[in-house]
Amino acid sequence: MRILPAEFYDRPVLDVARDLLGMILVRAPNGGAAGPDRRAARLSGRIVEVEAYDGEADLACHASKGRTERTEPMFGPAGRAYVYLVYGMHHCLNVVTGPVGHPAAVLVRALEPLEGTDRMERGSGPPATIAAGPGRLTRALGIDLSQNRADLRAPGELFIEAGEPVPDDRVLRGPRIGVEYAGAWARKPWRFGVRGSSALSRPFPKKRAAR
DNA sequence: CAGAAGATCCCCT
DNA sequence: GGGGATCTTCTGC
Repeated sequence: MRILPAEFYDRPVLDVARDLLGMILVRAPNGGAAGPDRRAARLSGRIVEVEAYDGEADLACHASKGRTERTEPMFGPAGRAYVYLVYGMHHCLNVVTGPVGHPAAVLVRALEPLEGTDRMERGSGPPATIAAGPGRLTRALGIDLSQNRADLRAPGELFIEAGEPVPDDRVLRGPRIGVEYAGAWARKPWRFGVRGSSALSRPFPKKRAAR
C-alpha cells in the first residue's frame, strides 16, 4: 500500500478533509519495524467521517483561542498529527494541513475497522462501531498524547495509506458536531461522511446545508 | 428511543 | 477556577 505523500496534506483543509474519506489510517504500535510480526501488529481502518477546522477566524477551531502550547502543532507543517484530550478522558486525532503558519486540521471522527479488529480496545456496541466516534477510534487504535506531532507521511507508529477514493455522490456533508458555542461557524457544512457507512458517529441531517 | 447526567484532567485565565 | 471538537449509563416513555 502507498503512503499518502506530503503534497496530499499541503492543501486547503476542506479539500484534504473531503479527500481523506476512503483513506486508510494505520496504527503500528512497534513503529512499523520490519519483521515477521509486522503485519500481525497492524491495526487499521477506513476513514468514513471527518471534520475541517480552519484557522484563527474559525471560532470552532482551537487555534481561534490563540497560538498556545496545545495548539502549536496546528501551526506547523502539514501531514503531522495533532492529538488532544477532551473531557478529561478521550483523545481526539487530527491531521494538520497547510500551509505552515496557518492553523488548520482535520478531525478524524470515525473508521470502519479493517485490520486487527479483534485486537482493538473494545467499548460498547457491535464490532462495526468500535471506531465510530473520535474518542472511540483513538481508544480502539491506542492513540494518545504520545502520538501528538507524529509524522503521518512516513512509516512509523501512525500513518495514512491511500485507499479507494469516495466519489462525490457518496459524500455526505453537514454541520460540525459539538461546537454550538461557535455561532455561525458551527453551521458551516464542514463535516464530511461516507454515505451508507455503518460506522458513522451519528446520522447526517437530511436537509442539504448551505455553504 | 430520547434526554440527562457523570466521569475526569489538561489547558488557559 | 472553569470549561471542553465525548462516551457511557440510566431513566422514563
